[in-house]
Amino acid sequence: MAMRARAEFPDRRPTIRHVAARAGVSVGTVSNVLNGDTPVSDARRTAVLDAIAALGFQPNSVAQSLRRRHSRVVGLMATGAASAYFAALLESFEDIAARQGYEVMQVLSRGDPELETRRVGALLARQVDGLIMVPTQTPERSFDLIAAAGVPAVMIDRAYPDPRFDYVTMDNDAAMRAAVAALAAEGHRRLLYVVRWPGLVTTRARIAAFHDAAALRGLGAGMLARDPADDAFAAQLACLLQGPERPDAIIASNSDLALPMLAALQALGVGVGRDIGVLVFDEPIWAGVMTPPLAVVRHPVAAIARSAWEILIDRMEHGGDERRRIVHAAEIVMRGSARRRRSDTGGEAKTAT
Amino acid sequence: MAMRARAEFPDRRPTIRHVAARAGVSVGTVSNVLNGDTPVSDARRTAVLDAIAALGFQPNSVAQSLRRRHSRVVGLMATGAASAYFAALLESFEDIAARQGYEVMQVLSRGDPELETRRVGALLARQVDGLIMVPTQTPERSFDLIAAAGVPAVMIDRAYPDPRFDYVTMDNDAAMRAAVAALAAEGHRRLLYVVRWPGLVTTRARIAAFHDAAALRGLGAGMLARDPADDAFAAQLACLLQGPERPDAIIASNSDLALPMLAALQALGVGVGRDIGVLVFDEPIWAGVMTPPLAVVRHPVAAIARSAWEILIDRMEHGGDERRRIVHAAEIVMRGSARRRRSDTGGEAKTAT
DNA sequence: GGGCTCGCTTGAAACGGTTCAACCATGCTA
DNA sequence: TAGCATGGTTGAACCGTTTCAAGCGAGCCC
Repeated sequence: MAMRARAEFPDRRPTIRHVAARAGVSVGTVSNVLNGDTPVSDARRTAVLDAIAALGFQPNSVAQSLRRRHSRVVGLMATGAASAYFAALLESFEDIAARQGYEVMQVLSRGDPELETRRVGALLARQVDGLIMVPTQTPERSFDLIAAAGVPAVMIDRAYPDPRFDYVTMDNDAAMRAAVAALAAEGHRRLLYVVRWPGLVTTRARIAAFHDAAALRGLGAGMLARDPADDAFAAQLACLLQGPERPDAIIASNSDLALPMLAALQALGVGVGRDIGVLVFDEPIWAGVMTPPLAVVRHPVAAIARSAWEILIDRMEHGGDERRRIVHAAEIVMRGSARRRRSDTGGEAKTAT
Repeated sequence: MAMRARAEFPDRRPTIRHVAARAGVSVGTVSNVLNGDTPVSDARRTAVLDAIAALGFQPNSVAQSLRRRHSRVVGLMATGAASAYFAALLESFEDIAARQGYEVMQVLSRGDPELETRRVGALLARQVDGLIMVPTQTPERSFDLIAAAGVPAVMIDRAYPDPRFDYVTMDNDAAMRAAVAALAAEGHRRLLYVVRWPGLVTTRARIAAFHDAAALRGLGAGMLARDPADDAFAAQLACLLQGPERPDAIIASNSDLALPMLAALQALGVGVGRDIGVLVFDEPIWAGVMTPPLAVVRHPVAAIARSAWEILIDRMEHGGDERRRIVHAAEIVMRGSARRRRSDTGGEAKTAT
């Protein structure tokens, strides 16, 4: 049958006109049976349906998009796909979108604002109906583009204060305070916060909360901001760990950072959960299999994806106009890596922030 | 300026006709300066360019696609995004595609053939120029759809013998033989192969190679095929490990399986790299931070992505016609988890298959 | 029987670009 | 001076849909 169609319309897929011709009706009628709004007599309807089946006709969505003036494609702009966090995000979106008849087009900025505006431009040119985006550190030009095109957009994860868009993020301030509290409860007195991108708004909020919470409790608070891929990283970490103000617990700002950091610790012969406590932001899938298991502050990624989609679909389909700002709570999962002594490796304790 | 454009064309982005009017030329001329094929006088060219800048005009790609009869969008059909393997794949593709002016539209089948054909249909309706796909176990209907549409496609990872498409995969047979050899060299005598999806072509190749290689060396070869999310999994694993033919090394068929398996082992109190050797297919990012570090057979994902793209672009742009089949070698990375005795946790040995 | 409504059908005009035949000055050649 | 190639320019047709005004026949009411 497929062969049949190819033979009849060499090198071209059948169009609505072929269907109309074969069914002996006008193109308008075919469109009507396809879209089911205007009534069509049963005789013609079945004739059309038969022709469609015989030809293997499938409507061309790009023509539809052009005429209908919307594409049912949403753009997803992330900074990278490899991290477990973004992969989970993409997966959530693809699922929800597919169920509602949308396609998702994913593009990556790799954290580069210039690349970001280029890729956003491409998405806009493709007439996406909406945009979900994890902004880079300086997203102004991209924001202007989006606003000029008048495309609904919701920003996730990093909330820059821009009144033109919706935001859904996690509560970084509360999460960090809870993290500090949990560590303090465990008996840790001197904390070190290791961060990869100190300039990110999310990170800035965490840094502020970290120092504030530590001060409130009279804990020591140090910080190391450095690319772990950098050679100097391990050296600086070693230096801090052997210095006079030796920290007894480390908070890592995300799971991508955690991996090289743990490697460095291992190379230094510093035992996690024995010589030092470790708590990391995000929940990498491998957190549970480590020995000792890794304590984490669990990023509410599924909830964020769901809220972002809800807001976007509302704006796309009903054109809501007030801007929303949603904040989800993270959850501290205490495990062996953050304990004061090596004692246990087992059970976990949870605390909602 | 953005505001300006919005005001002049309320609720509508500027089109090529607006540009033409403003520059005092015909639409054909605007198109010519945009596409640079036909010569345009300098005076008009700058007039057009000025108008474009003033209006913030950007060509509508869906109109372009309709007229040009190609979209410069490629579809990427995977079975899931969460696994490190697919995330890496997506990231590689997005990078290469963006550089060459393509957009990628990703859809997920979740391993379900029915969902796969629906999603492939959506991609085809959107007039993708090409398709890169990790097929499900029974992809026939999807294959027919793709072939009928006449869209170039390259299948990766799982090579079903279908002459209509190109394939790029890893050499599962050689990889498994090398794995068995490496384990044997380490002194292991009874091997257990734990697999999640025994029906996959890739897995079938591995299973055959596993039994064959073990037999050739006179090693014991057992197999456990079971969903690790299933309760029975841990019980069956325990049973095998305590039985009379107690294996002294396990090969896990992929990293998603490895995680729950390691957890089960831990719960059983069986020490990895001490009581039992473990080697896993794929290289999860966390392989290095485990104690002991995880021995893996490294999946050549970047190489696969690159080859697949090369083939696809060739077919899309030059319409090559002979089908190709590319096989990349995996690499065994020996580490502590697969050692016979707990001895070392450090250095790694590599063996190309 | 005339006028209406009602259900169905049609054909043409968009949508926003690209492409191409035709045209128009020039300047060059014979 | 006619003939002709050449560089620029234009306008209309086209891509494959949807949408909508207009038409049409049948049935109904007065």
